[in-house]
Amino acid sequence: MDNDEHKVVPIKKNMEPAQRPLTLKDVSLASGVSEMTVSRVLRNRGDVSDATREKVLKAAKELGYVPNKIAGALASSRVNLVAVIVPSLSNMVFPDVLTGIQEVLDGTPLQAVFGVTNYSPEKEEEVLFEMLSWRPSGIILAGLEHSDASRSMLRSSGIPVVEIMDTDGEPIDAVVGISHRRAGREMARFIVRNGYRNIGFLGSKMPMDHRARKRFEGFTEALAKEGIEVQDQDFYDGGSSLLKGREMTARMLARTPELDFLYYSNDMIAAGGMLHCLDNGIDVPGQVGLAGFNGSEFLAGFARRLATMDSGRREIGREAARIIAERTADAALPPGQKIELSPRIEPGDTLVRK
Amino acid sequence: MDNDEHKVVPIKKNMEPAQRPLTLKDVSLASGVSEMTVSRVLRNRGDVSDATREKVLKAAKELGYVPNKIAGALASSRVNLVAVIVPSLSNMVFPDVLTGIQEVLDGTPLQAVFGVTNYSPEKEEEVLFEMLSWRPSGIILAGLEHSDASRSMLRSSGIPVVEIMDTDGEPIDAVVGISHRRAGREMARFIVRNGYRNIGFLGSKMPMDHRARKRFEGFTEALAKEGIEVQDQDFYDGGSSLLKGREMTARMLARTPELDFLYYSNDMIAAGGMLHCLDNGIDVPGQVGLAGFNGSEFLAGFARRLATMDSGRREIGREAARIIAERTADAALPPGQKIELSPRIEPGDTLVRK
DNA sequence: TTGAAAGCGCTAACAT
DNA sequence: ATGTTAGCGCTTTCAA
Repeated sequence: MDNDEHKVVPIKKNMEPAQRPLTLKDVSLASGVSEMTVSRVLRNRGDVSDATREKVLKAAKELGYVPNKIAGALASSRVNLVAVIVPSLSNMVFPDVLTGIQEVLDGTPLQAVFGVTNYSPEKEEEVLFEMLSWRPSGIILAGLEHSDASRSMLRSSGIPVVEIMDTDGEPIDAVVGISHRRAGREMARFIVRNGYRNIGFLGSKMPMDHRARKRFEGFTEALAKEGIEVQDQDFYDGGSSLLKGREMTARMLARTPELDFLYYSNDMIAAGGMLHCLDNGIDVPGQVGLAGFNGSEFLAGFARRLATMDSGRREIGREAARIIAERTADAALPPGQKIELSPRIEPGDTLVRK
Repeated sequence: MDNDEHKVVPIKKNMEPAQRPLTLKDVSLASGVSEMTVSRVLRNRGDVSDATREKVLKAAKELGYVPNKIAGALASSRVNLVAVIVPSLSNMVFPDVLTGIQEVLDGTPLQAVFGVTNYSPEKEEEVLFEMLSWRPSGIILAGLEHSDASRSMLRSSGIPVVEIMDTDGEPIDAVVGISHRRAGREMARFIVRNGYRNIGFLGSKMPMDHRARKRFEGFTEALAKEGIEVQDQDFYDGGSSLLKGREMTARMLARTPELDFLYYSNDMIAAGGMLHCLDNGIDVPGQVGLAGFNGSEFLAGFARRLATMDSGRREIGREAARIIAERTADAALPPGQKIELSPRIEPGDTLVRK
């Protein structure tokens, strides 16, 4: 849509005359109770008589008082915010992680705040700095690879840090995820065990995506042990899409017709590849076997069930949030937990030959 | 993945001994410059000699000082946060909106903070209260339907409020979106003009989703003008998926075989319906025409291009963010703008018969 | 160009 | 059960 086509209509609004926001004092005055007691009522703290409590709540409600957390946080040096930093939202995988985080935090006083890095370490550094400057109670961020500056900010932040998605590497504090190397290895073995020998790989450009790279490394490593080499490989820029998967698959099969298996770095492009094969009468898995990665829900909708591997995204979010919640509730808990989930192969209909 | 299978490994960490976070005073001491001047340097404010500036920056960097925005915000009563409240992240549509918002805010001092309501007005009220208590510079939230309490909080917040996605209703302040009634009407006319008469509708349960409801209302209204009634309709609970689209379509076509068109409330279930038809040898659009809604990118990956209507999600995010940014930069700007985008029908291959 | 004092709106800690 | 006092770490304002 071009800007030109927007229909822009100014509308007259009698907004309330941008009043000064209400403070505790206003509620105190309105209810005839000291600021301190008002504060107690509003936070359910300490002993307050029912009569006073009701007076205060009534006054607060009638005035429409909204507490100022900025002031509260400064005074109490407690900020019930959890910073969550992910590389992308358009990815299908991170929304699931965020959902898992929300589920757990909803049962606590903590509130998640999201930042997005677009897979850029510099941007990550900026977002991190910005978020740390709000003095959150904890940080959850994707991956184990960060700039030196980011690592040192995290280390000296004094708050629980949970790195998620990936366990292959040295965490700063706690880590929840899967081993992508192992995921790659296991998939390689499974593929070979099912009789495939001419294997192609399609993935996103590696420097951006460490987890895809590690899967690829584990994959080729396990193949090498069987004396097998990847016959062809192709890498794409930017986001994943069905269309890219389709096009890349067409190109690769044309270029290297002897391939009998294609391993993709995610379900979206894998599904595109599957559509290409099915639409072009390529026998799957008879002629070519296929596998993706992530265990995405949308795979359930296709005629053929694509082989994949569940990456436990939601569970990862839940566990990460649980760690933060526990450590926030009890500062005496030790740092440095590692939770490695076990991804499981879902063979679907595109891997095991009848 | 069950909890039982997690491999949990405690790891020893020599975290820095949870030091007191650094303050301006520390930088002041380290650089031999007053706190005030340090503050000036760190905010690029006022006149500071180059020599002092460098001393301060060096000290801040060496110490690893991260400013405390809580204190800064309290002192200046300025908070560079924009609260963004959406119903869902798993939806494909909201990540696009958020991306649009981020794109625009990235060029400003403003920072987006996201909250999710799961389509629940009560949850919206909670999230809104929580966010307003951080005194953000502006609010962007989806839809025009809110609880009375939410409306009154928004009205008295004294900050720019932009309601997005939908323009059919009375906005609190500014609004950016499309008219879903009009979208439904236009699609109805286009369908009828292309010769279809026996039309079915498949959508999400309405009480949750006002925009889907409005499209449906506009749709039936325009059909009625042509003397046509929707022949069959079905509504589902919960999230959208290819699989649901597939199953609902199968059921509806079995139940009402005379249908020659299916209008879906979104692209995901529409694509599922398309897959059902194609996989079962149903001639599209010869026997049944199909259309979805949203202009989703992933439609490009299918063999047949599904008819849809671009909802301008990203553009909506950009415009909303622009309004907040402008009004924040210049408080004198008037409130109450309405920006209505024009959705355009993308007929693809599933609507117009050859 | 730099510094000193006051205070943002709330809560911790200590009265009463 | 309620109130008083003294900050939290910064920025505003005014002075030098």
